[in-house]
Amino acid sequence: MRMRINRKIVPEMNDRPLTAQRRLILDILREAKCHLDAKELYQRAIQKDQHISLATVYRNLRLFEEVGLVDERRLDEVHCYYELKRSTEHYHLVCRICGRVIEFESPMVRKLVDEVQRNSDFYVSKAVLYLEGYCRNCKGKKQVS
Amino acid sequence: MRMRINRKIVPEMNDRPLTAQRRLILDILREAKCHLDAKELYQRAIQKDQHISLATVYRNLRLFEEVGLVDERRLDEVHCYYELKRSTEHYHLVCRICGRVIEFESPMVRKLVDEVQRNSDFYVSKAVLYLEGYCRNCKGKKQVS
DNA sequence: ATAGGTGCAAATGGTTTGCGAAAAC
DNA sequence: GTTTTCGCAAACCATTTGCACCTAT
Repeated sequence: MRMRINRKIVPEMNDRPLTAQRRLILDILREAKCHLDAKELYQRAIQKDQHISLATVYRNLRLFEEVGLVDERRLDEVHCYYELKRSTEHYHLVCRICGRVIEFESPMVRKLVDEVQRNSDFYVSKAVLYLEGYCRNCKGKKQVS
Repeated sequence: MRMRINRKIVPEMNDRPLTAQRRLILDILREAKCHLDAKELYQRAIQKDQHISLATVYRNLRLFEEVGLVDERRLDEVHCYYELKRSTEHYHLVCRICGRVIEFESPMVRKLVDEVQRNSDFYVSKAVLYLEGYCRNCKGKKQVS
């Protein structure tokens, strides 16, 4: 009952074949403008392939992350969100009230990393950065606690 | 069988009492030079109070975080680490091989946040930042994959 | 008496894994 | 035939929660 589509060995994927499931997951990530968590990705996938399993989604997301095709981000302390890696690094700004996510990039991040590398004798391979706050619309609603 | 110690209402804690368990947890965090995860904190706590429960540890860590006494950091994608909040913000640099953690601070972070606030019309209340890489000793051991 | 904290055990929920079947070569 | 992937269900594990009891006021 599994999907049968010719697989091609893909060098970008550590010489692992591009199976139908993998192609489907990548397609969904490509279509999605935003980051998806594994469950939502699975929900969308199952509409095209009724037999794909959540385990396959997780396994392949992990693979994609390892080979550098996909970025995994933790935007809300609970689950991870996945998105296709792009040419320019970007980071996220999340509103604590409405959940709105804004992407931003800044050369400052590179500068910061360089500075830290110089001062610490570390080679920095990954910078995890996200900002939390209140967006334009929700600034006023900040709970007084 | 519970620990009985006079509780005092502590304004710093949202007018919640400083129970024996809370005092114990704070003491352990104070003694510990480094960040602890909940389980390790619990292991240390149980040596002083054989009946304290892991749930209490979690509940109070959450409370401490809410009132701003403690910082919660996710340093390894799996669990959270807790440490007493200090006067100056600092961030962490974690070695992917040996797990060594180096703390650093940089005015660059504040600059970055200011820049993002200006450009996005967001009020930024929290910056989550950590860097991953290879420390002096492990630089050479980077797996060739 | 009331309100809130605690201990215990069970539940939660995102993610991982063991295993047998299926695919590709 | 061998190797890898997949689907399914079960396991995992950090964290949370329901509930009865206890403590301080």
